[in-house]
Amino acid sequence: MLCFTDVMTNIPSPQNAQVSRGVSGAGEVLQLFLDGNAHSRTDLAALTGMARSTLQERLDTLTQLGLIGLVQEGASTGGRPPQRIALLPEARLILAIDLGASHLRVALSNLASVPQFQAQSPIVLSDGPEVILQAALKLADDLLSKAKRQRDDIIAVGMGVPGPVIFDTGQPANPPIMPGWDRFNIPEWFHQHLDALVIVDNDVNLMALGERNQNDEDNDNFLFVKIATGIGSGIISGGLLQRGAQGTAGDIGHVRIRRGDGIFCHCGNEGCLEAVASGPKIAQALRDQDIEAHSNTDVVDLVAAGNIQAIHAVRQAGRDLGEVLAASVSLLNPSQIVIGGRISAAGEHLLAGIREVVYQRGAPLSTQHLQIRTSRSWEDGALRGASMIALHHALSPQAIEAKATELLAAN
Amino acid sequence: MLCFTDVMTNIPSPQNAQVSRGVSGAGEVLQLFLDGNAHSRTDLAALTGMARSTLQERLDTLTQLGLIGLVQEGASTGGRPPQRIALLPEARLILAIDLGASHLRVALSNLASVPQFQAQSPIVLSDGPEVILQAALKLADDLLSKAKRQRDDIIAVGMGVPGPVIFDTGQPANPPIMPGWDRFNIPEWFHQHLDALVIVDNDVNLMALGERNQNDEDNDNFLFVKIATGIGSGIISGGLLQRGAQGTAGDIGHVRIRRGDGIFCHCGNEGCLEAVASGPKIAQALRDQDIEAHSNTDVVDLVAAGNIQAIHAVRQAGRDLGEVLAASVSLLNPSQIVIGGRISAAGEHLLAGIREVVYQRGAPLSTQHLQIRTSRSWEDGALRGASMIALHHALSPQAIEAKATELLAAN
DNA sequence: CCACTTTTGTCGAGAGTCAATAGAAGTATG
DNA sequence: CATACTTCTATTGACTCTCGACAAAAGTGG
Repeated sequence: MLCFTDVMTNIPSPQNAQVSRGVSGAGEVLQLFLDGNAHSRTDLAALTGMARSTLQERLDTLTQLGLIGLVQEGASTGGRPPQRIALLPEARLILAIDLGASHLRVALSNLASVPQFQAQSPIVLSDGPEVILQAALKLADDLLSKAKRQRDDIIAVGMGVPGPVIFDTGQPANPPIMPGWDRFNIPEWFHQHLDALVIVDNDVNLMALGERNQNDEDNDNFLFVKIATGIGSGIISGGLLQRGAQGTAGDIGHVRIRRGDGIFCHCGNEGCLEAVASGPKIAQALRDQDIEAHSNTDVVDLVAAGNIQAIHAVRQAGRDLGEVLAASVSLLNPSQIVIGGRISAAGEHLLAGIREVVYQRGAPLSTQHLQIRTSRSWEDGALRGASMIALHHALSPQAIEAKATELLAAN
Repeated sequence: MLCFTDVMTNIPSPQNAQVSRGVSGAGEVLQLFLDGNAHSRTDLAALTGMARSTLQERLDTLTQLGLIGLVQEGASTGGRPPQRIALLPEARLILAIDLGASHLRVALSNLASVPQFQAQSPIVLSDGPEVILQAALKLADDLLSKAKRQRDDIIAVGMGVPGPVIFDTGQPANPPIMPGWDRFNIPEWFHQHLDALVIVDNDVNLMALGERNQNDEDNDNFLFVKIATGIGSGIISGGLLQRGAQGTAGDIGHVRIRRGDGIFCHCGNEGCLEAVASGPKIAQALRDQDIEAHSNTDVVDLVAAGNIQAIHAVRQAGRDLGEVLAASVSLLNPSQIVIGGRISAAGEHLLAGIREVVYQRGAPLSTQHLQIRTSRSWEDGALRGASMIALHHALSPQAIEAKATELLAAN
């Protein structure tokens, strides 16, 4: 029933991580450990349906790869206590990179997708890929020496960029705000310096993936919205991240809204959501009322300070966003909408505006179980997502199977 | 969950054959025949990467199940001529049912998903499931005797209903226009009369699936829109039909549009697309101009006759629809939008209105390769889709594997 | 009619998996 | 503290499945 190939390009939610009974290699056994839990061999045999002897074969392979190992013994349940086996989270590293309009964030994550070491630096996107990727690699090297690890320990690289990406090749596709990056082959560049799998995706998509796996609820259908300097969204539908035909799915910033009549957007169209409700536009609206607000942070601070006009403006932005989200709910019928990005720090006021419109416009069927909330991860959302997707690909059954074959050939 | 193409690519190619260690059973071999083409054994061995002897084992199983057989011998290419093996399209039957607001259509399809015998009758939906399903079964029996086949020949039932469905269980979920059908277990009902797999889905979803497989172009991301008495859509994204959390995805009829201000919809909200651009509303708009138009057919006929006001009204409906579709394009980035339903017979005029708005509002990236066209299948679209989805499930690797095991147990 | 090509049927070797059995390491009990 | 019992781990031979080789069959072309 599930499309196996699609699992490649997405991170399944924990409850979907099942092993197909009967035929399963070392790669599929590994999947059982990805939740971070330790298991006894008997446990695993029951889970996979394999004979313990067969299972042992797989475990040997994974142990030789250094990915799993014994952890503390479990408590006896009346007989010999089980040896507990688990993923060794520090066995390898994931290099996560979040490229923003004006910043570069780099992190080293362990195999639990938790960023362990983190660094960032301001950049100028138009310096082009060569300069910026070099800077990213430099930061990575710094982190590596801080972590006392080496480049060889990096098993995969996950990178988020602020624009559409051809996911299969890892090339940015006509990114509006990334001059010089169009079709630049990012994975190829990394392969010259690292022997690792490289995954590139749109940053909002990565934030969506990162957010998704943070809660255990039904998250096969949800929408992540980033509201900051721009407005974008990542769509997870049917359990899979949706990228669309050209990788531009989720581009809600340029949907027309009612309050946008007569307001022109930098994209050349009239009445775009982004031309009305983005962080800079909220700030501008406040300046028009002689309130000092120049950045997204200013807006958030004003709201936090209880400034009435700022609260009003944010709530109105919420309504505007809600207009688009109401349509999205009709179209996609998600079970959750999560709001992230700098402006989402304005929390309840933004949500109030969104909810006001979405619950008014939405069909009862679609909205009765709909949750709308703010994101649980902040700046590091994209980094977490990047770690997760890179990890997922690097530890996919196919990838592990390939490594196992390699190992076998070497012996 | 449906993925015709992905199932195909799931057959290990020669170079992957070593990695996936021959886990392909009879079920996966069958998938190679679903395109309707005949293959020689050597062909198949090359395609699957299996040894011919192994392949033969699988073919024996499928032959015993009666699903495949020898067809005419192929031409010699310099040596012994190959025996060509193909799916036997008449081996089993698919029962396809399309339940509409006021009609019931039933068809018997062969394994190529082509409806062979077809019948229909008017119904009253509110008579409830028992009466109507009985009527459907009666029609099916009539067709069976006409086809000189029996109930046992039916391998699967595919049924489309005009409302949301919990796909996994086949139960309608709070369908607005189907009183008495809520949570009725349709598959269970059929199981009392037929030993067949039963698949139930929303009718527009089925039309989308039916349309999808009619053209060979990239159709992993496309949107099917039905415009008739109501307006709805079926979403195929990432190669899969999207149903959403409650099965109500694609419900574009109740998205608010600009021209809808002050117009109230039967759903209780203001300004819904359906309250402005549906068939009955177009007819009403024409009547307001003292033009005799009472049905969808009247509207289509007037347009065909070149009536200026009707053309204008249809084009305007296209613009209204385009407004919603422009947002959908931003959100989903499809490569195709297909318009079906009764009103789509008004063809180019409707399309012109849609294109006008979509291409104006859409981002260049998303619209440069976007095709917008009318459907190629008409009344039988849902029947074709129902056949296809039922067939796909009935002949899925898993289902075939199960049947093969059964067969083995019997021997 | 014979050499050559291509496809089809058969069978033993080898790889991989399983279930059984023996052994190890604990707990409960008198 | 010895014994019975429980639970987990290690090993091994039997069994199943798949592969590749080989031989036969059924054509073509000179």
